[in-house]
Amino acid sequence: MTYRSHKRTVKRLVKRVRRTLAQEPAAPTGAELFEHTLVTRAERKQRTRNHLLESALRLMEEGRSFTSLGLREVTRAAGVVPTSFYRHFEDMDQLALALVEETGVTLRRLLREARQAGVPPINIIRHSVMIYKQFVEDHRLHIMFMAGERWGGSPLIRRAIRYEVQHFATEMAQDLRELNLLPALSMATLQMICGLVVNTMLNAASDFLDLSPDQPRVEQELVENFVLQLRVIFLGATQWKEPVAAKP
Amino acid sequence: MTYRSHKRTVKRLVKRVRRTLAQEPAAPTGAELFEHTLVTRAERKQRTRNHLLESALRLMEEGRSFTSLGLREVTRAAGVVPTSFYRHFEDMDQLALALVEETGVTLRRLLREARQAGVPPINIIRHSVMIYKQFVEDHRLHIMFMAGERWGGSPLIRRAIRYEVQHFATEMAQDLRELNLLPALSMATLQMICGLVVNTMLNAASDFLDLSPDQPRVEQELVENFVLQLRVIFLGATQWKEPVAAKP
DNA sequence: CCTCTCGGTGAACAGTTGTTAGCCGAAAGG
DNA sequence: CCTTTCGGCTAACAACTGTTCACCGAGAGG
Repeated sequence: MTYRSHKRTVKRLVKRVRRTLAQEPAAPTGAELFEHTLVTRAERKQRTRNHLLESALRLMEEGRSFTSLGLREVTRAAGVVPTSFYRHFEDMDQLALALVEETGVTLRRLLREARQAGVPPINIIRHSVMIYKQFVEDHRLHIMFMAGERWGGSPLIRRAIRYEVQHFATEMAQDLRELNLLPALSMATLQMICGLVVNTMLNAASDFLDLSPDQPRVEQELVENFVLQLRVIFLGATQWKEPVAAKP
Repeated sequence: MTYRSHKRTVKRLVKRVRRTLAQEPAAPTGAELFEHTLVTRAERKQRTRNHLLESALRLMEEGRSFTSLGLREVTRAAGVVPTSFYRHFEDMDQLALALVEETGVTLRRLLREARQAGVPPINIIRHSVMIYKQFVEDHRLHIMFMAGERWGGSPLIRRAIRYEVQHFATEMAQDLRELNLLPALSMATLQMICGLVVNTMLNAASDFLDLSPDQPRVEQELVENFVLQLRVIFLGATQWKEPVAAKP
């Protein structure tokens, strides 16, 4: 509308004149401090969106749960005004869903890398555990979020996480099938076993992450325990006999 | 002090007179509605303390996490004024600790009952699973709290829960030892395996409790999966060979 | 019987929360 | 060049939070 446009232009000019007269150099607001390098609008938007996600994760670093975070708290940590939040997410739940998806991508990457590396020559389980441990440490915030909200968050978040975890287990089962380890097992059984393995992995991850940052003694014990548990599971798996179907 | 006493007595009388004149029968306040039967002060105190604990649990019933509960919210649900909270707990964290302990007692009861019942004649695992499932349903609020705050709550709460869970696993290991199932295994190995079993139990419990209240199909699948997973673990356990010590 | 104890209460506090409505100005685009 | 878009902003809102202080009155206890 021409009227509104006119009005706005006028107001704008008024403000500019005021500033010029008063010599204020238009104090920089939060977001302007970063992002001098980025130019296109889309890039900037993506940037602050990431800031929000990242800030939420970082706030959980000291052992707080996502559910206990407030919208304002997150925007504050992201260096953005509360109302800007709504430009990116409808809700804190929606932000959580975005985080779940990010984590899902991360998890898939773990599997993909494992696939490419192939079966390690000796001591498969211990080797895998070390890789996994490294992975958990590299993505501690995401894993922490996943493990923490798995049973804690809102039903919506729980559902999303459950889906992601199941997906992960399925993919793992397929890998095992293709690598032809455990050839005697049906796909359903593989799936069941991978579910068990994934749960054990997540529990171990939570244990790792709860550790105070340098306690190599306890850490060593946790790793050892984790290795042994996986050994028990896979030992059981190799000995497994598929039950015969009741009737044709 | 005589002075204060006097002052208070006067005020009290004033109020009583006012009430009498105005014919108000001193509207009953929250707590008075129950507890007509209890007499001693200690009993009443214990009673509202329980109300607080119970209310906290009940608020979590619809999938909310304990961490997201407010002090006022709990007192409101308990039919008590917010300030009364401090007569019983210093903190929401302290209330949580009380809940953890309650749950611990409950868990120990589960083991004790299992012990008294002895080893079921046939199909040990499936039998135990059914008992466990019943138990989880009977104490769903406590179990929900435990499983939910296990990784979600404040560090303090997490610690307490971890301790309780470990204790449970240890006791379970001792039972297995005494029943002389798995006689080939060392105590340390038994402990490790029980840790795995307990984790699996808690995961299964969370799955049960997340189920919408009547979905017998999925529920059946969950139970089946749970049974199979335990079978894998115990199959692995029976086949386990203790590693020979490196050096004397 | 009088006094003290103590679990309950009401009123008030400063602070924080999620959300709305509207303004601003650089980038996008004709 | 002028207009539109839109991601940031300010200001304000009612609602709610945890915590304090003093008060009350039934029960405990001499």
